[in-house]
Amino acid sequence: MAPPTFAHVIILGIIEDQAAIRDALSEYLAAQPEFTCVLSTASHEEFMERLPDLAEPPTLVLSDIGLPGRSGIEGLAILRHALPMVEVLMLSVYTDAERVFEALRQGAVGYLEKTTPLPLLKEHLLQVAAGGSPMSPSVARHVTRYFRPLPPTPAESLTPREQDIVRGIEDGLSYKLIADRLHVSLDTVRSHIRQVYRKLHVNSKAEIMVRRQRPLLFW
Amino acid sequence: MAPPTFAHVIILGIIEDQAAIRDALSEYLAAQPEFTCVLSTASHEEFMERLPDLAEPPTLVLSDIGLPGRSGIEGLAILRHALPMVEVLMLSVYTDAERVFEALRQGAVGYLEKTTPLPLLKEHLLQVAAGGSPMSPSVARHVTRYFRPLPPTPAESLTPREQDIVRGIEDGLSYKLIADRLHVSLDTVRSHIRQVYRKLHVNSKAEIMVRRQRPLLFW
DNA sequence: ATAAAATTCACATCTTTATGCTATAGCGCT
DNA sequence: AGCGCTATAGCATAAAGATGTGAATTTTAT
Repeated sequence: MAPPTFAHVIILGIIEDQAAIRDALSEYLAAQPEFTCVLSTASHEEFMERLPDLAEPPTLVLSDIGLPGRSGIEGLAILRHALPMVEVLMLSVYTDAERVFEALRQGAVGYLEKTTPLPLLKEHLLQVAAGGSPMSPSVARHVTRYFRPLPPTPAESLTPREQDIVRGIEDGLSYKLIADRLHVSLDTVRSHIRQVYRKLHVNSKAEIMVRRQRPLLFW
Repeated sequence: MAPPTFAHVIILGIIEDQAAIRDALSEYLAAQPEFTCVLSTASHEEFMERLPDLAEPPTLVLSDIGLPGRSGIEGLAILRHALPMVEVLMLSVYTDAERVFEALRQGAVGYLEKTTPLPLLKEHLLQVAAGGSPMSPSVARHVTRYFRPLPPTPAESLTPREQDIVRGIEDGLSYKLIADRLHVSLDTVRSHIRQVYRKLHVNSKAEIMVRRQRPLLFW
């Protein structure tokens, strides 16, 4: 009996400057029945140039980050603009927070270390096609750290009513709208806000709002 | 020769209500030389009760989410309060965005599907000990979606200078400080902000700031 | 090259915020 | 009963923000 056929063969693109790695990737993956590799280049520029020549554009691109010329992250935005449906899996020796978040914010679907062995890489590519987002554990650690609870509040804790007020500010409401929402007078809102400012050592709504932003660790 | 010894044996705790799964986990893992399992309970309440009796507290807890009584996520905050250094790896049949983000925000170090085979689970636990954050691809997908670029701007796109202004607002700066940062006059900042407000259909700094919040998808 | 857009700045006006001071009513605690 | 804290509210003032109009200069695109 013939090997199982796949309703959707994954059409691969590869961007990787080191020829040895690039060839190893494309040869190994192209040999798998689940994949076709339609474009494999050493630079992002070349990839984008040759893209229009293809009969079928890739559905999944495996991209290095440390590329000569345009980096994989800069290229990511361009590539996703040209092919909005494409999924891009980053492959990099670098797993620092800055690059990881930049890649994710540009829409990378996953982020793997370059040391990932080929058979595992194949598994990960299949997982992408199945709606997953493979991430090396060291990469994912940046992400979990990002979501980790912020230290409660360095200042004295706020009373329930003061927290209502802060919520209003964080929702971008004016004093007037906060007053309406809480069914109190404008001056009462002023009173509470004054108290909140004292406790949190701030002196503008803007500072309240930035205060709750999750820091991107490398900033 | 004796099998390799481990400078740091990982001291495990397990919280899982289904006895069959709990036993399979603790038996399999306790049989590995890298692990010691010091506490294995069917509920979070029981886990916290028995915690003080231990000679050595766990350094890594494997916790189910769908527990009777206190859920794994509610318990996560309590557990991390009692043992601030502990790392908690969630194990759940549920991989919906709500639970994933809630767990991460409570400080979970990773999040795996319950279907993870035991040998792979062991690998993931070792990766946690090595500073990694294992996440099942379907879990990580929520995360990548969270970081994915927001649809550029439903309004007309902003000029570079206008983007500088918006960045200033998002950083919580006053008009004066934005002017200083960009080395322009206060009135110039006013001009740009007026223009930005027109383009984005807002009319306060606060609306600019809420605008950039990344939605948690399930809200 | 010429029009359109972007960047800069000024002056005016009105609204919203920030901040100080004061005060009353209700609650829980000693 | 008295103390401290919370929640409410008012009045006043100065600073910051929002908004209109106008205009000169530079950059970008047709």
